[in-house]
Amino acid sequence: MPTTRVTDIASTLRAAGLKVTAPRTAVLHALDSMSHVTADQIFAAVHPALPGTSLQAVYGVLGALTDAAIIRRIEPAGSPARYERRVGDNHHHLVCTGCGLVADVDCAVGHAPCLTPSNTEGFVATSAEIIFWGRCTSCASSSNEPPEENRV
Amino acid sequence: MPTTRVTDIASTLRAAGLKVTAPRTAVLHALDSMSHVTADQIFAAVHPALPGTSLQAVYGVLGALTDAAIIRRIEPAGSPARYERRVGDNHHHLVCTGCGLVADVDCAVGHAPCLTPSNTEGFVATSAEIIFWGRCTSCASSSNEPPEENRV
DNA sequence: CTTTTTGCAAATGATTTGCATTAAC
DNA sequence: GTTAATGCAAATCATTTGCAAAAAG
Repeated sequence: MPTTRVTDIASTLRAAGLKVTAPRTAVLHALDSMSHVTADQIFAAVHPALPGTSLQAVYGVLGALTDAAIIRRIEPAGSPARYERRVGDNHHHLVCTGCGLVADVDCAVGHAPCLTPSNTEGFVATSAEIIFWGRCTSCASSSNEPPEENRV
Repeated sequence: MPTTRVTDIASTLRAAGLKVTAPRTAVLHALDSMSHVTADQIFAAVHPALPGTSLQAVYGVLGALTDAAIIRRIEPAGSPARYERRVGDNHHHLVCTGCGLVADVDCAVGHAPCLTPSNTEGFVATSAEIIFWGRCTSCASSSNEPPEENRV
């Protein structure tokens, strides 16, 4: 898991026409070592170094970065939004119905026949988003369904 | 769009071990003529005939019917949950980024190679959910992106 | 009569908004 | 100096929860 240099982060931001700020740099840096994390988790990761940066500021940063397509936001049904740095590479997600764990699935959009919908009803489809629901290794072995608390 | 007889609705409920109540019957009946509708829309449809039925009751009914797999809940990112009666037939959805319109796409899960994820990382995948994002006919023709108000 | 469901009000959780202050460029 | 970004508090929106009253089987 290579760590992106601060310089790279700065140029990424500049290339998108965004100002280089400490909160943005910190959020992007955090997303190098964590993936599929919630705004809360990112806030927690960023907070020690930048105690002045509020959760709302993190939301603002995440919104700007998502709009600029520097990060990707995924919103599995029933769970808070997750963020990841992998962007524009047509990968999809596995979400565990037990613990909420999210894993990447490499999978080319448009490659499989099914991914070009037949009856588009006039729609111009620009992207496909796929979520596979299932159970991760540890939740599959513990047969008991975690009541609700940990459900996604 | 054939209307389900009240009798059928009653047997559907009974078959699922649910009591037959006026709110449940009304919600299921409403979902015969509307699809991909929000709890609010269902509440609005049901309210004239059943003024005593609150929005929270509708949420309760929708939860029970979803748990019983009598209806299906879809939750496109950034929009309230939508409900539909088509269930267990492996179809997916087109969502318009302009106006939020949702349309069905018939598409067999597991049929296409891409729908069997290669690197499951130990996951036992039980279902695949696909959302195609795009623009519906009318939003595609109006080139201007609707600001935010109507975005999904 | 027993259990489930309803109706209502209040609570919750994630996220957004408004606005003055501050920092990038 | 201008414009964009932040920090904070309050607001919003969809949905859930708790509990007593009512209805279904």
